[in-house]
Amino acid sequence: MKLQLQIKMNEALFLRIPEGSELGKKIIKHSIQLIYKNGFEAFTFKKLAEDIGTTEAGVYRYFENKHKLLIYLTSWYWGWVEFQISFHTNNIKDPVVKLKSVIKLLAATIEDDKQTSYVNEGLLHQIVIAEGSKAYLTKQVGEDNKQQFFKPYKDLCAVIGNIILECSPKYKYPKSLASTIIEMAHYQNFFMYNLPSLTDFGKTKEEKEIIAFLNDLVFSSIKKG
Amino acid sequence: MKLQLQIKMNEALFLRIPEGSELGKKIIKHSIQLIYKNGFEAFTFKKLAEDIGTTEAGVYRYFENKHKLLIYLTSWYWGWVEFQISFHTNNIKDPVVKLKSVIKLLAATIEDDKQTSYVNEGLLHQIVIAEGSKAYLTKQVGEDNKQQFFKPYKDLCAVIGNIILECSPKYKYPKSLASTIIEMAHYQNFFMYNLPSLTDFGKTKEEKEIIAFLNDLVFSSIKKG
DNA sequence: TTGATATTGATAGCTTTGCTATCATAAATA
DNA sequence: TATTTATGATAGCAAAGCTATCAATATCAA
Repeated sequence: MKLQLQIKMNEALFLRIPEGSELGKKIIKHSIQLIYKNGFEAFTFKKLAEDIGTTEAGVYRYFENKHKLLIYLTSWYWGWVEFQISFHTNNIKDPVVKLKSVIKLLAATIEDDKQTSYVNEGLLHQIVIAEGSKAYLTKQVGEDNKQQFFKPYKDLCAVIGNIILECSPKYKYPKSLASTIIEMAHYQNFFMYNLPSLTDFGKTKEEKEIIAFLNDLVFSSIKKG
Repeated sequence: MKLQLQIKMNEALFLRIPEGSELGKKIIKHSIQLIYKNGFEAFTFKKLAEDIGTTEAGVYRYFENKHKLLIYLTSWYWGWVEFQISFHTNNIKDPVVKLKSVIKLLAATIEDDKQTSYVNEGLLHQIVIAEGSKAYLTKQVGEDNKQQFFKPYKDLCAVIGNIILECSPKYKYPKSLASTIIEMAHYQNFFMYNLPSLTDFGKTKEEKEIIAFLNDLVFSSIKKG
């Protein structure tokens, strides 16, 4: 039996369901490749269309603009991460062990899992590191938020916040600590490779060290309370 | 006597010294206002020129493109913050008190200081919160870094890292903790106002709480070591 | 005071990006 | 077989992003 992981997406993000057609899946697949390769600023629907072998108008039938596509991709990623977390921490009782495996999942490189043929999770992870915050660092963040575009991110943050509370019921900042873990798992990675003097891992460039840093940060914060 | 604070800027960021002419200062002043008002994506040199009362070509004589202008503004800001830190912690012996005042400086709203007529530090602070990371989250980050464009940010990070080491000489992650403080001082602010469920401050929207969170985070991490 | 130099204004023009519209064709479905 | 539905092909237009040119001032040095 072949299970296909399906992540429920906000319908206001697209005009036509990308998962529902070959062209739609190609749009997802090739946009991940192109944004990974050239960055979000240089990415255009024209180039994407050429890469796929369709026309610009063809892409516009699926997504209104590249901003919505970026939100789509990052949302998909956060949904996928939340699934990974629930999958990997399913049978773990100890919340401390759970939280450690969450940190590891967020900070470690992702191998392309073959369950989702048109999404390369490894590349998508890199995209979310380098471009993810551009999804919400905009003037439309308020309207986008009203349309629930950031629900997957917020859900993930809530899940992690709850694990933190399981570890330390009296800790005062579970949600802020959760968003700090998520953002820093990515930023320390970006800094390590691109602006290494902003980290302590510039020499070795080992993700293990980011994980150790985050574990130290998180558990010294929540233990004492 | 009137002292004019001058922040030394990387010369590769501009074509003509903005501080050196009326038009140049207007470019700085009005770009801060426009980016604050409409966001960096909607900001163009054409609109800036109209706002100032000059022409597009006039702006291009000072800055190659809006990306360099953004780096200029954020660099100026980091330089200014570093000055504020050295000014305010000048006579403080206790590194713990010093670190606390650094956190406060980073996380608290800034009053427009009148020493710099053409820079509104309050608006610039908001710009750095919402747009600052776009200065380095690009494909050119490597080249930009080679040209030392991020030196002010890195210098600030080093200063804070050293204060952390003064507090706790054996702490293993001074630079990563420093960049975490800087980024989170800004991100928690952005989240609090725009995506409040990612923080624990959505109800009160008080900067004091962000400061308390960061103090808790930082001092529980470095104390135990 | 004259001449050289630097700064700004005015205008033009060109490529790319971002987006919409229309029509024909092929494929799926009822 | 009729009819939706998805795609391809093409056109077109406004805005963004950038470069070039020439004239009018202002500044500074000889």
